[in-house]
Amino acid sequence: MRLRGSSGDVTLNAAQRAAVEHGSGPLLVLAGAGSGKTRVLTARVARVVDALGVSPHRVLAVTFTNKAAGEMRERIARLLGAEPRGMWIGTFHGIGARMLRLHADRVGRTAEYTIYDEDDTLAVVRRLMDREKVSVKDFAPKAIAAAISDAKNALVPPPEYAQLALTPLAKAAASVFVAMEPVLRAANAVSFDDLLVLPVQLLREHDDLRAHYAARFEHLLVDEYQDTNHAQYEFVRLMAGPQGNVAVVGDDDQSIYGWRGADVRNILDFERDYPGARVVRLEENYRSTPAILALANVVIAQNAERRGKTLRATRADGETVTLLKTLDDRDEADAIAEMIETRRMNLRERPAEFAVLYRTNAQSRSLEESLRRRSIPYRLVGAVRFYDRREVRDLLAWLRLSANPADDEAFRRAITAPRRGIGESTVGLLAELARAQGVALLEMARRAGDLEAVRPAARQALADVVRLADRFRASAADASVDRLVVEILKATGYDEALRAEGPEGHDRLDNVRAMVEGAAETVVDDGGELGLRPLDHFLQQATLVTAADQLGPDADAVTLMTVHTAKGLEFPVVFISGMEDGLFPLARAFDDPPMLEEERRLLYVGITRAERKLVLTWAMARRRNGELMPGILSSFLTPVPAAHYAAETTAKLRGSASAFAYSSASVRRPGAPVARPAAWVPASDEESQVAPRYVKGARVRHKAFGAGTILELSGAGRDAKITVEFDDETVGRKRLVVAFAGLEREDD
DNA sequence: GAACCGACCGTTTTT
DNA sequence: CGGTCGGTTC
Repeated sequence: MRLRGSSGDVTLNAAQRAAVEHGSGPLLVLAGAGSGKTRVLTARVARVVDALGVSPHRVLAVTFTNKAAGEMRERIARLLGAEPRGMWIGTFHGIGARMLRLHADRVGRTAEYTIYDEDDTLAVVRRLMDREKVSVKDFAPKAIAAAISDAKNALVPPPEYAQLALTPLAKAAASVFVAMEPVLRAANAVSFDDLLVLPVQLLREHDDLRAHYAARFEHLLVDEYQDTNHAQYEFVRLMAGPQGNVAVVGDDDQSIYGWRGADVRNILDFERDYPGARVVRLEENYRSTPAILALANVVIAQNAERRGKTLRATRADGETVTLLKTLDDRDEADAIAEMIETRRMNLRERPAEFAVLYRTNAQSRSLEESLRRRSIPYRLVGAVRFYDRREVRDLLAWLRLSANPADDEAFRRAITAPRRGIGESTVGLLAELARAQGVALLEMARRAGDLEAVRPAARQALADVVRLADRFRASAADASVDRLVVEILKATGYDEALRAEGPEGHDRLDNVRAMVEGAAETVVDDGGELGLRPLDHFLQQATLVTAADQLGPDADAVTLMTVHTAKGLEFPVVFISGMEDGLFPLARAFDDPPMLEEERRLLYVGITRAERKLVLTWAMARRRNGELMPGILSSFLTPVPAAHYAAETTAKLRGSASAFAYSSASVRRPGAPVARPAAWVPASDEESQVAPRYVKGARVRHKAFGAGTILELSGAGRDAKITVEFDDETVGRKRLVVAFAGLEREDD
């Protein structure tokens, strides 16, 4: 099959063609890694528009990242030979945000509402914990925020959640959750999750909207369907309406966001949810060599919960997969850097052809050091988002306050950028009064002019803030965003404050300049129909960009990132580092089979990123929290037959003392007390199967705290933690790491 | 009110 | 080891 477009001709295999040419009714495309699903998705959209004559206006395509959305838009434009005007292509969050702008009044907001990011939401949670008398000592604010987020993604409203709450944590979260909604509404703000929840609420509660959207969007397409959560699932169902022209593409083997509420059942149960659905499997892989695919298939075959699918290679054979055993994390990083260097020299591979993947962001540090030492250019994706930098957030706070005067979180931040003598006590007083009078902080600051309780100096400072905010708000109406940022820098004295900080402030000023440039490039692309200001677009984009979105084709550099952010990408040469039990898979997945399977899928995602060469590395010891911990090969790899890879060791490891001596003796910090044998909890899967030494209710003795009773156990192996209620009331309850606590059984 | 310092803490992945 | 939080000091 061919579609027009000078450079956009597409050839398809039989299965791909079946998916593209499927007419109306639900369609599920089970697309293995590298099987050309983006090609199918874009070709299908092009065909719907081109051959079936459907207006682009009637097509809705949802992706996981902004980058994927951008690519899809571009490829569709190429296939059609024209920009698909009126088509909605975006992420769930982006499309939700857009719907909310259009119908903000129905959820108690205005079109200029602010999207609170994770930090803003966490700050709200902290404040509400304080108000609701939930101690941050009993529950981590993050845990409360996560519980609320889970509830939202499951579409459980606050009152219902409060009723269902059984555990102490859930009860605490419920009181914060219930108090949170009015706070967000008053600030004309929504949380990240609300971008999914509120559109669903709109569709459920307003017949006219549901009818409108179901009628408008004749065709829906959803990418990465395996990663949808309940709210997203419901959104798709409601938008599709009764005709159900939904085409979803996904791969249950690549479902890696369960921890964020994604529900694999959405893809497993598609045919049940959309009766009469056509299912197409794409199993021909165009990306990787047979050796890489063979390993991927062996690894994923260990999972029980899957639809079952085997990737078939179409590429010719290539290099073998390497499994490299290293001494420690430094040796591992050095070996990777050296291999990159060697391949650059001998095979003329460019830095951009390499990616180094890892399970946790913390692993990037040693890799960066080794690459830098060898002057190999690299780019680190995702660790610190540009928009999370202090100086950028400070300026964003002023921009947000200009766009939405009710944004209390922005107010709290703006008044400190730069510092102007308004402290906690003043803001606390202001917040109390604002709540009593039912107004925003900025409005309360306006009224603070004649407040006796506020010190004259603070009163003056507040007046300054109000004056500045009013001025910026006026400018925001017509000035471009970059000009507004420059005005803010000057008028608030923030640039001067940064200059006064010395060399560090200089770096920050560079970032500020980059932000001004970025703001200058903000275009109101398809926002014309929404009648939004460039400022609102810029702010929304600033909070919705993600790590993967920052990836430009710009620099010729080695890419460093987590396996999660690598999803959807591909590289000629891929390293996956840290293949050890406790790290990949993470220790906390050991005793949780579904979690362990998700970890394995994550490894599968990592392996299938590689086009022609894959190197897996692991270290016999690794620094964790400053302490050297022994490691063993990941139990994901031990069942893999040796024929699937070439096992190698680094020169440094070969030159060192025997592995056993290294891992058992020199691992301890010099000078640290020699732990008793019992304290060294085995790290291996096998060894942790032995009967647990500690059980709930058992009596134990601690050197310093005395005797006590075990209340709770968590984690496994080296990460095992234990909560003990000590008899001595001045000691009370303690949470200890078993490996280091030096506990004894009292009856021993 | 804000800067500074030391103790502690905790460690996954991110739209 | 690195970042955050709480207390102390100016």
